[in-house]
Amino acid sequence: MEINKVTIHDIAKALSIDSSTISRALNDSPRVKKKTKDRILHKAQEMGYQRNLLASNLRKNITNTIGVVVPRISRHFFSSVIQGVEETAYQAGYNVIICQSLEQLEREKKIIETLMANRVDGVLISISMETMDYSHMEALKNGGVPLVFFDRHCNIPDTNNVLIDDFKGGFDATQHLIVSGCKNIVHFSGPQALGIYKKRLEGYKAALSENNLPFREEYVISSRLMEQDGIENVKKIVTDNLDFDGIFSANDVAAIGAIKYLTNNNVKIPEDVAIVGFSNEPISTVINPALTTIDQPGFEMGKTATDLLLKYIKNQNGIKKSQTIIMDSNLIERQSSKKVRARNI
Amino acid sequence: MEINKVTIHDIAKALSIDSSTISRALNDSPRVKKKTKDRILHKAQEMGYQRNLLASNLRKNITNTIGVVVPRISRHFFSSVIQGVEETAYQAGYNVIICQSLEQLEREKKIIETLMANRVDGVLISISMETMDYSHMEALKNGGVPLVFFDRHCNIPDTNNVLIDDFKGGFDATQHLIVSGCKNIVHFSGPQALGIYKKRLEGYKAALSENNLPFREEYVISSRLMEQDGIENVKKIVTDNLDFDGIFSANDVAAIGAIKYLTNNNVKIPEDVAIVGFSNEPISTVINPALTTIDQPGFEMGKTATDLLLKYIKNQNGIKKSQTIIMDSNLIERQSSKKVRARNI
DNA sequence: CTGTTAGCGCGTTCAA
DNA sequence: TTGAACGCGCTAACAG
Repeated sequence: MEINKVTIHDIAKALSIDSSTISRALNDSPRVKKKTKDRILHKAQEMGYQRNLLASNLRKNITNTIGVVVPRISRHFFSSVIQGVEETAYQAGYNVIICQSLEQLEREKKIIETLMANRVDGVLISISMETMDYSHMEALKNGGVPLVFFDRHCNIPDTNNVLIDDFKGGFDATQHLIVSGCKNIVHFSGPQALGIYKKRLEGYKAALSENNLPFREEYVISSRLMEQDGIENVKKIVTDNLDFDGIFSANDVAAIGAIKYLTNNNVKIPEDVAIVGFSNEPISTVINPALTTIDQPGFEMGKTATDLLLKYIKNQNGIKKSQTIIMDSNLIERQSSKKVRARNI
Repeated sequence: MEINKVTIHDIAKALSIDSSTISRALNDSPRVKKKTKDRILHKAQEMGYQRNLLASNLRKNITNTIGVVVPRISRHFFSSVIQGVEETAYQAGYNVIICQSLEQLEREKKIIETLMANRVDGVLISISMETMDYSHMEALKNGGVPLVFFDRHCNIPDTNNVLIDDFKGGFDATQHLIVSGCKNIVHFSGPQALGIYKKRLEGYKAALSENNLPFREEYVISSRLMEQDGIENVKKIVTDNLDFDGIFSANDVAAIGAIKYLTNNNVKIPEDVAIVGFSNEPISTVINPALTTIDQPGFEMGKTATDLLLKYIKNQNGIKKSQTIIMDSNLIERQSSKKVRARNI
């Protein structure tokens, strides 16, 4: 019931050995005789000693901890990234602090501040949709904290990024819809301040152009890509009587909203409207097995980003000042997507 | 580019004021003249001072941080709990460390160890499916760390818990199926070492009994309730030619697996097989709007559990040694569940 | 209101 | 191989 207050000094006193030796023993230093070490470790165990990492980290000026900041942990893509981060970090002896910005800039700033105050050794981040001012990122850089962006990155010079090829993804998605017979493809886009959404839109445009299809402003709808946005978006184009037979959604959540709305209104997918979304969310295939996705390899991105970050933290030689890694993201056709839309055959 | 090394002493030197005054000013103590405080804050900003929480916490022997341990952050129930925890904690000036055990006892133990080493002020936890030895929980208690279990709790004396009425939930779920016309109800259960699954099973039995329906061992299938388990479970009873018209799943994930399998095999839900699952997962209603759920109020549980924990941390008077709070969890019928199964009318 | 002094618990010099 | 002493950065106690 009593608060644990056993320190190395308590062990030292109990054993009539100096605390510095206790410290060395607990850190498995080779400079302590095996016999003494055993005695100390045994006694520590017996007294219920718990190392105080605060003190240890303060002294060493290193925390062996990295922070990872995502918009929402509940989004499958992000939680799979976190999985990859944890696996790689733990293996390397690092702890991970998970933080979610909830897409709010204010929270993101606060998080960065807290991480810095807690002296994390490095930070992995995918920025919020509200993030357009990068002062907190600059603060991190100025603080000398190694930093790696993944997926949603910042437009600032000399940064490390782990990304997918968003232009190609947008192109592939659109191309797939076109090949499936779609001629009027709506694009659900995100905030243009985020490079990933800009690139996906560019890919969309390029695919249209390559297939001699017109680009029409009214076929691009920007939103924050929440499920409700997907619902509203599709509701709007339906009530506007916009002629459409395909949707390329910049994420899966909005695509799910669209599927939900369309299904409730007896629109068949993919027969009436084909849909492609960026995602690595297995659940979306349950909702509608016809949902083709541009697969974002979250787990691998997490591992890759962490590897990169750890290199910078350990200041390993031979690494560049800054670098960007582009990962593969393949278009995955699901089960029923073979049933190409009838009216276009 | 240089690592931030500005300390209160640097500010003190720059201003020819003692560092203790700097400290007081930065903590907004009323015992510093407004004028001086402004000068200090300004200078701190200018020099890019970043408080070192490690040192501060070490000195104060308080971290203003609570740890929350869940099996998986990607499970909607748990991430909604975390939402509630964060909201309440932040409001009270506390930080939150999120940890996931991934249902592994070893990881859970390691996490508790790390949290203790980092001197968190308290811990909220929902234990893993593997957790049957409670030594790490005892260690926490012995360390004097306030502890609150939510949902998946431990069978040890004098603990604080925030739970739902699992017996009632199991009863209601089964009763609902019976009222809908089901006579042969399968129950997907979890590890019986966890009280919640035991209680849900008891509720199931009680409802059967009250309706003069037989309890049959072969209608209860225990698993770890992953999506794949749901698939395997239902596959097994189908190939076994077990006669069933209803499923009560102890969680939503397994229910989703079952829905997936059944739908792929042209079994109509709820017309052929009605399903009820414990859940607060909105996505499940998208997958099949007919899925009735026993709603687990994750967000509220998170808030309640945090409130309770903070009371213990602050050692507020008038609180009991230990207590258990039972929260309401209502059965929620979805859209199409009104279409009661035809063949039973 | 501000300065002085003394640690929080640990790890790392430098001696012995 | 071990001990003595110092300091990481900060805050609390006591003066003044």
